Amino acid sequence: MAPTVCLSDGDDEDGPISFKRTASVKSEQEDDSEDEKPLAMRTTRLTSNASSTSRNSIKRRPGDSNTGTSSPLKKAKHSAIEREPKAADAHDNKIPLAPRLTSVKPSKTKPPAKNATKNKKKSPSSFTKDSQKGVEMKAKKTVRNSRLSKAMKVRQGSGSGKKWSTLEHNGVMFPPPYMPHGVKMLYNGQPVDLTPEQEEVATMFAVMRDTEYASKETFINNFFTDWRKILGKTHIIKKFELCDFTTIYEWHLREKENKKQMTTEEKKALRDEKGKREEKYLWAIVDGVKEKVGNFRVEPPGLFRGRGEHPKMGRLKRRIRPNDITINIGKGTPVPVCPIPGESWKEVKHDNTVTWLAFWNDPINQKDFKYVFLAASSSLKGQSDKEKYEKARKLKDHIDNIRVNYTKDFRSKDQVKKQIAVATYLVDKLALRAGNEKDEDEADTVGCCTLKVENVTCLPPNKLQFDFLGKDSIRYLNTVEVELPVYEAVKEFCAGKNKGDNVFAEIDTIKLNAHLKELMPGLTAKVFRTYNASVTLDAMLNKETEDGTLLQKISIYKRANKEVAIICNHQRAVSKSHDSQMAKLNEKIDELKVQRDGLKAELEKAKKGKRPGDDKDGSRKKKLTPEMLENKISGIEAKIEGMVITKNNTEESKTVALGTSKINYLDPRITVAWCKTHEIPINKIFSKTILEKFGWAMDVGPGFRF
DNA sequence: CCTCAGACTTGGAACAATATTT
DNA sequence: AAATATTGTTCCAAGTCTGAGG
Repeated sequence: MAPTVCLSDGDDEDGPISFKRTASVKSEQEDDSEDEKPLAMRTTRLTSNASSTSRNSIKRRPGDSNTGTSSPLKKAKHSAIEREPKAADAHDNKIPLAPRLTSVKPSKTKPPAKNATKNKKKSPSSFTKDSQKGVEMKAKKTVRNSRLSKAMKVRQGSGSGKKWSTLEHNGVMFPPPYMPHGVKMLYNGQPVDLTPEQEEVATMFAVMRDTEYASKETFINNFFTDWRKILGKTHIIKKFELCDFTTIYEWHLREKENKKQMTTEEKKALRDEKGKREEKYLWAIVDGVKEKVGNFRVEPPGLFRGRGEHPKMGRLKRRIRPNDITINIGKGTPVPVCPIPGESWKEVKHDNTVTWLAFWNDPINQKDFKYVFLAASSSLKGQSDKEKYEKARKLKDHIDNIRVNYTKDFRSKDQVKKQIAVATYLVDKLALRAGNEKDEDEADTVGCCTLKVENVTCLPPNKLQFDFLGKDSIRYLNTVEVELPVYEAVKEFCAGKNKGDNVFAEIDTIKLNAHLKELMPGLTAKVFRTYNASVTLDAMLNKETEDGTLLQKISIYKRANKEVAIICNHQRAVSKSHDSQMAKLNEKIDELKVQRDGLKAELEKAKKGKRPGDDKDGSRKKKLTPEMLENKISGIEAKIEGMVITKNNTEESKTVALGTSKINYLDPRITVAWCKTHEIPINKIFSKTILEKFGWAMDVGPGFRF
């Protein structure tokens, strides 16, 4: 192995690195057997202790309330030493063996083609009842074979992109009108009168008092500017500094408290009522099949909560009215009635080349749209999800070639080629996002193609340190050893430029993707993320799962999941209870240690002669033989060890978010197959909703490999 | 090409529901 | 039973990528 990419130092097991990839990125050759492994790895990121500097700092949104953890960029995770699985807590669930996976009915992979198919089988769970409910009667040709049919359609789109033939739904639901509370805020110490509209906006702000937004200058300015438009030029309120929203804030707290105090029945009544109101909006009928609608609730007005340093944070997101909304519905099907009397939809379309049911323009950014789509459990979404994974799997067949290809171009004379090669390498190896250009009026974040000179530091002899804010202003901090030509190339790209200049000045995502498409049809940068994630999960699960208890197996899954999350840089804010949680663990550990030491002392005594029988203390407590004591001690020691492991895991995972990869990057079939093979009830891994979303993957055989 | 409207996926936090502890 | 901790769900912001039209 020669120049390997990863430098993980030795170790194999808990080494800092996730994957020691031996395979090729480097020079081509290599045994192929290895190539399935993702290149991704984080060197320093996971490296030892020093790491406190390393990957941490989560950039929190200003919004998060919790007073606690105030420090936004607090320390965060440290190294990530992978520790053994160790089942931490113990709730032993009884182990229902037998994977009931199989039971799930056939996934409906219906081709989008024309006409409905007749399967009504719904995803895994429950609502069979609803779905059956007669919706649909049209029998049509059922084209199976989704994989193929899909591919073709996408590729050449004979019928172009027809997404459905018939579409029925009831439109969208509007939030209730504003109910004025009449609580007067103070201006310059005096109560002020506000119209309901003015009060509404004041309340939006007042209520955010304990979020970080409330103290951000941009937020305040934007809010105040928009609010003053509503107050009018002549209103007494002129200066933000003289505003005191406390009264309204306190009213809000009281409301919250009241709500909490409601009895269970009251709450239930409320829920039922809500359910009743929403009922009709919950479902759409697509090609005769009843499907859940994703987000039929129109977003209520509020103050925009942009993430990171968003220039528009605090702006008023005005109320959306029917007249803002465009409805998409099957031709000939009844148009949803506009729920607000006297008003009407902006437009009604019958476009079956798209999947949205409705949309409106984002009031903050006129050019953006807010769509109402079907839920993730719908077959339309399921199908494209499946296609996404199939495409990622296809990448397996091309990856060797792609790597050879870009490796060759590392030294290309053609600057564009060279930059594309290096960018592709980063996308492949680090699973970076493509990095589209962004507008001035958005938070300043970057991805691969938009990396700035200041985001990359060359550390001789051949390491690169990345430090930038990516999507959602989440910080990406990672130091990686790269192939020498890459290192040299990056150095050259940065030479003589300013901090804020693009590293890849010659390329953008369009060019990058255009190039990728030449290497494999349909290939784009994001496919590498999916590929990387799924390949990693598949490899880890298959390599590491051995016989063990259910808990142990689940722990292995979590570990693999976590590995993927780290590769994708999926982070979360540390929970406000984290510290106390740690403290509690430490306490318990100390307690055990005390116990252990006590026993040790006793053991000494016991060994020193005294036989179990004799001793002055006539106490009833029976003496233990040395062996018994030793047993006890080792028992406690094992316990301690277990707790230390949990503690370390907790600490190491406090900034890692597992959900995102589970939902978006890991081919569910890997999980399903693994569960079947190892007799793990799938619901130990997938929650109900996610199970519904992955209905299409449930009947895969235990032999499935990504 | 390039722009830019458009459509759809991905993302973390807020919030709600449950489970566990006190 | 109340208080907490944990897990699951919803919300809506922020990405990616495509395609039409110049």
